[in-house]
Amino acid sequence: MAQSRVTIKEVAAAAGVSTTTVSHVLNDVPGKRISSDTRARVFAAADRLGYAPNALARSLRTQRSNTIAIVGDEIATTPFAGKIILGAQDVALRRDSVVFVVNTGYRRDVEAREIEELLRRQIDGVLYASMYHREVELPPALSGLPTVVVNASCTDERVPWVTPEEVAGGADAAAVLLDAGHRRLAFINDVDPVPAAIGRERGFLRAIEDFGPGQVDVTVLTAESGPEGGYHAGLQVLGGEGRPTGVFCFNDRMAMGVYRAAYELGLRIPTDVSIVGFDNQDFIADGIAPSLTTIELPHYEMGAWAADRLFDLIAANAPEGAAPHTRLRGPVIHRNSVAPPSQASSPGGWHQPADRRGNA
Amino acid sequence: MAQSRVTIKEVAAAAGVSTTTVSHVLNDVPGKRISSDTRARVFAAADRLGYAPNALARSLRTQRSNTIAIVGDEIATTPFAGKIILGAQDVALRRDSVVFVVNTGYRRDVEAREIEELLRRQIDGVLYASMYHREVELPPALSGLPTVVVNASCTDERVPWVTPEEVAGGADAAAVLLDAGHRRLAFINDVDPVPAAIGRERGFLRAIEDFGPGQVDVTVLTAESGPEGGYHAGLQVLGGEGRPTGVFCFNDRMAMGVYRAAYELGLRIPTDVSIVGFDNQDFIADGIAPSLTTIELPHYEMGAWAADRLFDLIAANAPEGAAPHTRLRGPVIHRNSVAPPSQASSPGGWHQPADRRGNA
DNA sequence: TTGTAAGCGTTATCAG
DNA sequence: CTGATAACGCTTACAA
Repeated sequence: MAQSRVTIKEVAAAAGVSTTTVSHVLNDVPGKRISSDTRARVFAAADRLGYAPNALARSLRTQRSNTIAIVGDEIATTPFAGKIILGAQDVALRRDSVVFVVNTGYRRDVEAREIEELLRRQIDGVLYASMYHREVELPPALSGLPTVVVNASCTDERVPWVTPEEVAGGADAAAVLLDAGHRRLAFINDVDPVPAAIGRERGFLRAIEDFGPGQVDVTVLTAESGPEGGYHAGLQVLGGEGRPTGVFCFNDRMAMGVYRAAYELGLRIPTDVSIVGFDNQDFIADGIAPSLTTIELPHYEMGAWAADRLFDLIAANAPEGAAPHTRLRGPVIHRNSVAPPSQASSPGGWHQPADRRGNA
Repeated sequence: MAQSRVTIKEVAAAAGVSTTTVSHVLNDVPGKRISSDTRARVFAAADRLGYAPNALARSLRTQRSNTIAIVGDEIATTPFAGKIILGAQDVALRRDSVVFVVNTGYRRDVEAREIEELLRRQIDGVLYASMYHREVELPPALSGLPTVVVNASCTDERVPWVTPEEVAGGADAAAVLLDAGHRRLAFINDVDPVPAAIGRERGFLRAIEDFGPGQVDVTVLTAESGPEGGYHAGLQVLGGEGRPTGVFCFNDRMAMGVYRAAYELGLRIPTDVSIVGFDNQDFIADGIAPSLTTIELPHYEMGAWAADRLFDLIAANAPEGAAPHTRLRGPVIHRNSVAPPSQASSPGGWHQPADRRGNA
């Protein structure tokens, strides 16, 4: 009941000045010279009454709501989305702003309805987020409103966007394996030719090439991007002769499947085969055994970067120059799935495949 | 730039009536009789101009913002939180409301700052969410504001809350195993005596008791609530004589560890041992092999229930009667980790433990 | 150095 | 049936 009760009028009365003066001192309006005496009285009164300006009234007057929204296709349903929100929220708070969150579930009608509601509330801008790295098209309702795209690029070249630096990520994965001494590598990529798949493969192969021509054996194969896909690809790539000693997986979930394949083939990780994942997905990368070395996706950073850029946009009412597009690099998370290739990693040294045990 | 541009004034002018009339017809104010002619003219004008009322102005006048907030300790960083948000958002949209999301990260200062910002914006109410089932104390700043606690109970008996129905969940888990024919069971519980641990154990044991005294062998042991804890407990409980044929795990992550233990002991799931998890955690329950039979937590439903209750509270300015507290039951998700106990599940039928293979 | 008054875009009261 | 007018709580020319 007792919400933002006390108003500027009451403060003014208590301090024995006009509301104008209260506004001036509380907002520290430049160019206004106010006696330190009244200034003190105002502060005292405001303090004593526990005054907090009504943001709606202020926004109505100033045409700035100090409110942004993050709208995404699955912004509330994926494990990564939370970190984008967090990054955005942290910078928003620094600007005394607060953030609406809208999950559209890929339904354009819901999206339209929600954006409508947001616009009525005079939000200052929007962070348009995608669950996975792709190219998005902004809904028409957003045109004219400061907008930054997160974890995706945008068909409209004028709007700023930020994505992970996939190529560098792929290169980092290669480096981890190469540094550990591996020379027979495989990359189990996503069958879908999404930007992440394309970028990671390019980076991975380029790093190998840069390492020295003919130095490294590399196989690239593709599969569905889940544990099941990883499992089958793992069976395939690890089951044959001249199997790789280091495997880079498109994501941690596929790596999970490769783990299973390795176990069933009687191969130990990392002794017999080293694995590198991608995403650093909670509960997976740190939950499977051995814990997975992987490349983290910079979700928090993307959220923060995008929010910063958004506030810039909001402040400078005019879009100045070309929209900045950025790719952020995630760190390598070193865990226990990578080791130097073992001496005995020739076929003769293999363990008995697990699925043969019963028949032995 | 072209935001919520057109105002009620312009509509009035276009329709040749006063703003009052426009407001009356657009809001369908009861008790006002307006000729269907002007009514039509107003609608037409509003339509043609694409008029959408400014929510801030309206809120300022009506003292209702049609805006709620969901503030939680880790509302943005856990895989479940998203579903709470989703449930809340869906019912909010039905009330033309939109939701702020605030993640406090357990920091009371951040919480206070954010709530301050929210109150200034005249939010109508708050969903106070916890990441895990516990008892929370509301921050003082929230007193007086309609509030519903989600996924936790509350020290203040006057505030409504909703939690999962842990006891029923435990009983459901027992039923799954019992129905499949298992008579030697184990429950690997969380060492922390949190409400979830207490409730699930009670339900599990009660169901077993109800099944018939002396009918079922049951062991309860505890461990850290992650994969590592599950692994060690799994080794312990599955490694000895008279091992259980059905294991219920406090959560899916622990079940993950038990899977690993089973594999290392040469036990197949579900042939040699059946496993039931809890949480139905994305990417785990459906990602491990075999996929895990588990009890789902009703996060979406809790979010939706809480939001519904919140809007009730907001509408009925006075708290009527005792605050309703509810426990919601999650469904059993049947997958592939449960089967009838095999005939040959005596020690003699075991496979060679995997960790002995190397020495064989 | 401070105050008056207009205005942000609505809705509510009351009169015509 | 319809329309002035005040008010919601604040900021900001402009005056004093």
